[in-house]
Amino acid sequence: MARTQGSHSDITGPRIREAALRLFARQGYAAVSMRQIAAEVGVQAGALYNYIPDKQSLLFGLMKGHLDELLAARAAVVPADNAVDRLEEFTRFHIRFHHDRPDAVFIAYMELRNLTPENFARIESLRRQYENELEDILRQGVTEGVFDVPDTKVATMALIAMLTGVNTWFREGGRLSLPEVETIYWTMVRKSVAR
Amino acid sequence: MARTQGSHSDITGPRIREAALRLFARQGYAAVSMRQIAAEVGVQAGALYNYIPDKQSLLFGLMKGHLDELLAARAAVVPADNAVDRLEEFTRFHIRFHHDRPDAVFIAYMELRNLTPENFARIESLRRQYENELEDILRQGVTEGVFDVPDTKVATMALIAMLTGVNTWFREGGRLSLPEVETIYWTMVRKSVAR
DNA sequence: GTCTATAAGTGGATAGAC
DNA sequence: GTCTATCCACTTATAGAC
Repeated sequence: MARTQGSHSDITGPRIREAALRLFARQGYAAVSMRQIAAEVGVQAGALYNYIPDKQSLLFGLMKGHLDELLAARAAVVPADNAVDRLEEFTRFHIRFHHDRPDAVFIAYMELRNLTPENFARIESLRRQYENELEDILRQGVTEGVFDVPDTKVATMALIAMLTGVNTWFREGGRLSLPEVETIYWTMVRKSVAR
Repeated sequence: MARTQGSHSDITGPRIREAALRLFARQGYAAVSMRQIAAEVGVQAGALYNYIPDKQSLLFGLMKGHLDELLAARAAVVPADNAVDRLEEFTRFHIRFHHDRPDAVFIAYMELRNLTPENFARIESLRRQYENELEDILRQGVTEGVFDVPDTKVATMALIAMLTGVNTWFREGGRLSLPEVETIYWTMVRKSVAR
């Protein structure tokens, strides 16, 4: 990956972010050095500081980018008119979206404690926006009389944790395909909130 | 916490483990220095090496101790004779046990990547033993005809993730008591596997 | 069993040359 | 925009005094 001198402003920035994402996910933020990120990109450590003010901003940028992308993807969805269909769409979306970016998901959950308090608050606010859509779906279902949920806030946390857990065990090429896994989880989600 | 010289072999060992558990959970293994642990205990960094060979062994010992305790607690339970009661007992046990030791649970999930491959394999084997009991309960329920589960392996991972998630949001003194939370989760678990 | 001192190396971040 | 060189604080772990 070693390069000789030269200017590459338009490609080095994204490459720094990609390298940091991969390394932070595999080794953890605290265990990764700026020199290691630079080596992956093919520059010297000093060059990183043309793109980021410090290591903390690099971490925050990765987490914020991930959550912005998540919320943008939700904003692009046209909601079904009934709660059951909305919940199925949300379930399958969550599994697929998180499956497609395991490194970003891992970092967004594991490195929260390495954020400054201000950055932590901003990330948590974005995450809460996402969770609120699921709670909204559950409340709609209760109002429609198609769901029976003891507590919509608790059910939201329970379902999000269940769905995100797919990333901890699912591997491509195993016994089940991702659409099969989606269907199994949807069955369990549907029944858990059924009347 | 500063102390003057003296011998304290019988108390320093446990105090090192307690301090490391707390600090690793709050800041992460890689971000905590041996000096920091020593300062919490009230000794100099060099004294730690009378109790542990190195930092890695300290981490592994904490995780192994946690999982040994978990499996010992399960071994002490007399199983009910029907799958529904067994599953309710497992659900409430999991929530309570994990609630009682949030730092150990956090470390056991978050610091797996900081284990050497050999240590990682030993920890994963212990965790699988615990998960196997839940899958066994689900299979028993299917055999008895009281559960309808699309895939017992996937359902096991889904339910464990859901139950462990309680630790990420539940705080004592909030809107709900822990027994109330247990009951809400048991309702969702029961329905998700119901026939 | 704990201390002090130290070895040998790595950390994030900056300065100035090109 | 990237390089080399550097600052200095900090890292894990060990040696030997007490």
